[in-house]
Amino acid sequence: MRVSAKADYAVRAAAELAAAGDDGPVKGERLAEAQDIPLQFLEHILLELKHHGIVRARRGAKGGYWLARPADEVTIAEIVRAVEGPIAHVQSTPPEDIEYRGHSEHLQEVWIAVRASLRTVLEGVTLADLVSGELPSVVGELAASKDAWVAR
Amino acid sequence: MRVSAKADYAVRAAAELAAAGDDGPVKGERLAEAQDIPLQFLEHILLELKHHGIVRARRGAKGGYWLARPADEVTIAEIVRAVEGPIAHVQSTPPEDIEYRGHSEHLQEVWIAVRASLRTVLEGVTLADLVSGELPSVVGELAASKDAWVAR
DNA sequence: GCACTTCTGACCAACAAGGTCAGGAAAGTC
DNA sequence: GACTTTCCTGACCTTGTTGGTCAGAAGTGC
Repeated sequence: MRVSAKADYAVRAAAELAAAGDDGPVKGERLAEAQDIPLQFLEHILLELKHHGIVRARRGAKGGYWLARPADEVTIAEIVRAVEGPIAHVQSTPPEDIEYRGHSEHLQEVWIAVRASLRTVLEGVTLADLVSGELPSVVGELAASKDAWVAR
Repeated sequence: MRVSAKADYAVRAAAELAAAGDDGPVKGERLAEAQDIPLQFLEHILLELKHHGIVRARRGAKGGYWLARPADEVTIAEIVRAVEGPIAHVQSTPPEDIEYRGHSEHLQEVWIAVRASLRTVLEGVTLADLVSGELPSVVGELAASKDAWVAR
């Protein structure tokens, strides 16, 4: 139930690419500096994003990375899935495939609801939203509550 | 962003205890059988739940486990936290403590929203809800959508 | 004293997390 | 064609987590 460093890094790098827009490719080194991410680790992450068709790249002088699609068509969910795999799997299998018996029968619905609520947030926010700071109202309201900021 | 076997097992065992109510202590062996959980592994989990004050136990003949509090006062969130630690930490630190720079500034709000949405579901459902199948309306609605049941 | 059941720590194999290192392969420049 | 730049790839490494098992100690009821 935690967010890995890899996923956090991936989204941050992607945000930086979204902000760069069409100003030519951005070097890995610049992304690493801008977001304070270990360069070699970041390169592996960017490669994964490339394999998933989220990012494109060119080598050599004047080379670098850029988004494969417009920033308002790339959601955070996509990026997280690319580096972490499916969201909210239980025991490494999707919740709809698990069979519960006895008195835990309705637990399946709970895990489904967990996944649905995660999707609402992660699929609702695009890189364009993230960079502009104009989050969808559902997400903005969740983050606006004072209560959401206290540890528990 | 996944639910561990341990957390799943813990909730299932707790549900079984909730269903047993005041009918005396339930043996670990019976819980293990009812929910098809490896006994020795389950005993470690139950011990953790005991340390967190969620469950109580007695040894010897006529011994077993029972809930420390009424089933409608124990939330799924508590159980998950007991065995998995804090919910939705990023890079093992709470999202409110991370400092984001550059164009990823608003990512913090996104992770806060992720945590808030998880809390809504997990803190909203008690063991009594789970056993009766009468989930809170927010959770029920999330799980009711056809879309929530398809993989992505 | 004995059967029963929880409690506890040690151990274990496999895998993930979070990286580092070394070199290969394109792309552009001179 | 040589050289530089930058991405691409695989190998490796340390530490911790996951999902368990094993053996025995210790409390409880009869």
